[in-house]
Amino acid sequence: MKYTAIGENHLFLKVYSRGKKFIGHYVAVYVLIDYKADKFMKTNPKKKRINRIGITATKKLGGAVVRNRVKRIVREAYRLYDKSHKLKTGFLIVLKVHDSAVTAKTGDVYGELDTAMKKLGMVL
RNA sequence: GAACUAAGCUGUGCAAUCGCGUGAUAGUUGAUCGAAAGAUUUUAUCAUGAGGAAAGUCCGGGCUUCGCAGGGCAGGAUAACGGAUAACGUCCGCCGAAGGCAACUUCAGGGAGAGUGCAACAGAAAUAAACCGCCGUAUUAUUAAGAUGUGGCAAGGAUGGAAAGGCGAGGUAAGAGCUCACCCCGCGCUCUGGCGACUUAGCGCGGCUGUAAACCCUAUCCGAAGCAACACCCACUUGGGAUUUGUUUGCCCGACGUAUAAUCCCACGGGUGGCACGAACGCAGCGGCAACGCUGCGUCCAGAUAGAUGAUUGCAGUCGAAAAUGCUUCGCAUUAUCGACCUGAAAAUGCUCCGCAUUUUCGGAACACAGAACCCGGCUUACAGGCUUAAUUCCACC
RNA sequence: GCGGACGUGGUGGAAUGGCAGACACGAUGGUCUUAGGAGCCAUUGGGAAACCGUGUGGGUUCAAGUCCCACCGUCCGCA
Repeated sequence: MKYTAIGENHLFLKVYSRGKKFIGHYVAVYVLIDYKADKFMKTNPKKKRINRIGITATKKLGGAVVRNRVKRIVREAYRLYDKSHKLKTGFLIVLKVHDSAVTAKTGDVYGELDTAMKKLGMVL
């Protein structure tokens, strides 16, 4: 399944300022209701609401190799979680990567996503 | 065998499950839009998917646009010579200088006899000259040394990074390239060798501070901007600025056309192309000392757009740590044997240490540096470990 | 992608190629006060010394914070 990514900077800022958040050890999760979800639903041929996700890794973490690697790990953890659990749809989700996630494995991030999603009430 | 020098190669592999980008094929007994053509998306299968530096952006080029008739100035870059190349500040060869026993390495390596500037402190004096000093002479005084004035000199002293060649002889009142011999350095001419830088030998002239990575001079080269360039399509029409002549590449010469009240310029969204056949790669042969070039055959090898290679394991390799086992050099102890006046010879067993090999266990993503973004040629920087080739010096043996 | 600036004591920030650390803040000690503050005075880069010190490494120069080259880091501008 393909994931629609957030590209616009103003959306990131909106989610940071207004969204519900959970700060974890490896990642910080920000969630906000997507107002354009219905619009996307019309264009989407499957006629489904979808979550748009954005993963941020700052320059502090390291070079391009490290940043790409961390983003891959976080994306893989989200993919596995989305596959095994049923999540609410029609949201903007921003995952902010912390320093400790550089040496983390997918399983660690998966466990943290579990607690985060339950706390934020995203699990159906 | 050790040390050192130079050049080059490599940059974990295989398998399973889930997943991602791109391309091809198939499916409407997948979906949406559409009258249809078709478009978007999805599913399945197959193929394919980061580097030697992809990095830094330090040079050079292709490509594209700007207005390409042309010239100059400003600005920038380079600096022995010959070649390679699309081009270069790169590379190869060679010359000179410096370093190293040597292999070899390093060098912004033109001009200070065109001009201007600068050289702190010290020192008498810093690009010209006299503090102490040496010598002649006048005056004065005296036993004498001396003191003062005047003239000559640059040998000696002290300072400094640098004080106007070095050393010896002649010469002189004292001295001085003032003269001479030898040596050093620079320039010019002729000659030997070389395409050339340069070099060999000789003759003549000269003895000049350093600094051009200070300004500068000489020679050669460079129009500017960049794929967010640029072209096309769709949507939307809004905002900002300039001007009395206007436009054009920093400026000037020059060139060209336009308008008489409006004219001109700039900017903002999305998509497609640009964009993967190229100064391409591999192999072989030929030419060249080499950089490199030519010919033939074969191959098609990433094109993302918040940015695709990952995750979970298993096996193998490598690295590190720990343990066990085996082998071995040296050392120590014990025992027996042989020989002898004495030093001794040689074997077995045990212990210790070092090294090597094998096995087991463990490990921070253990296994570096690091991720294409229009494309090439270089340079520079980062890099765990492994491998290869060539050369030099030293040691040992034959 | 293009192109520009800056790294100096604990901090800010000076310094024509010529004795490195002006000046200010801070810190420490002294003075004054019953005590504290303010004021005044002194010290303040490291090291026992030699010497080493201007982000790092080279070079030019008699001499480099300054000039040149290559790196490292920080910050800014244009699109």
